[in-house]
Amino acid sequence: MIRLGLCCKFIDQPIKFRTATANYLKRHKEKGEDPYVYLNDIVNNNVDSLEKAILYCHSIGVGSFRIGSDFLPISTHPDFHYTLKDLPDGSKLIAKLKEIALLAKEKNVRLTFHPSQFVILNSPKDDVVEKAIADLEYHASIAELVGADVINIHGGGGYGDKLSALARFEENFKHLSPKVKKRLTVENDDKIYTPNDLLPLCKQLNIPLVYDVHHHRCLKDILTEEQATNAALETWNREPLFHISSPLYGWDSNKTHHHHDYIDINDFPKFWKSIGPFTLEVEAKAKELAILKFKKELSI
DNA sequence: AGCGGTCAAGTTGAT
DNA sequence: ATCAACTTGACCGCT
Repeated sequence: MIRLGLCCKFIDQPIKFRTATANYLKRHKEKGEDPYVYLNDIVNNNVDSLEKAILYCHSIGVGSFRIGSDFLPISTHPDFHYTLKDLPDGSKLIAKLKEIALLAKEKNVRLTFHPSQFVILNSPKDDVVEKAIADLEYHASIAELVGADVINIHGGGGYGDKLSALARFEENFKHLSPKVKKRLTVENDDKIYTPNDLLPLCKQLNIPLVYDVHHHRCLKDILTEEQATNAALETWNREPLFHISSPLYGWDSNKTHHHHDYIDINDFPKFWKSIGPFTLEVEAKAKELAILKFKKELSI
């Protein structure tokens, strides 16, 4: 049994998540307007959209939804940082998110997060790490409310010495709150950290590996796809989570990491059909259209 | 309505 | 040196 996951947004469905820029908020504020009133509108919209997203995913047999990092836009920006309770509708929004957690549970839609590329826990720069921690804590506060069990990040930079960079990841992990720690996962990327690089970190910290088979094909290591899959499965103390995508220009191109609008069924590792229940996030630009086509071709 | 310029942030590698 | 890529183009402001 494979639970398919939709990432962040929709192509055809009228479900929109809004965002804001710090520059606009600044100009807004200079005109004497309250930026938090503006943000309040956006967050109200996003909370409503999350409910619609869960209901829609459930209606098409998609069992997981990744919430975009701009769910509360600008919330960790130095000039405008805020949390839900700082917004005019704060209490209402918190109550609504708790209802959404129950809805997701009832509809069996798993919720996840994937913080942005700027969240780097292993940087040699203290300020970068501090910002990463703040961002992870922001994600965890929403995750706690809506019942999301995954906050997935990459290993970070290599800095010419991956071993000491990973040691820094381990050290900085200690500074995270329990609510981040119990949700944090790491994913192999297409440039620096392979599954084989990350497995020792996962074992050391007791955190799961999100196995991205596309990235593994872009950046290989000594592990076969079967070995990486099995090793990743062992790191999970809950339903495992994997990623799939297809290369935009094909596997012969020199730019294999670009994502295609759809999933080529041949990119799905056949042996994944016979492993236990897991979540498979589909990273395809055509979103729900791609997932519907993929689901049909997989006959699940 | 359509379009061009802009957007907070880190790191890497292609050009 | 510049810039695209990454989980994601969306948004404002002008015509």
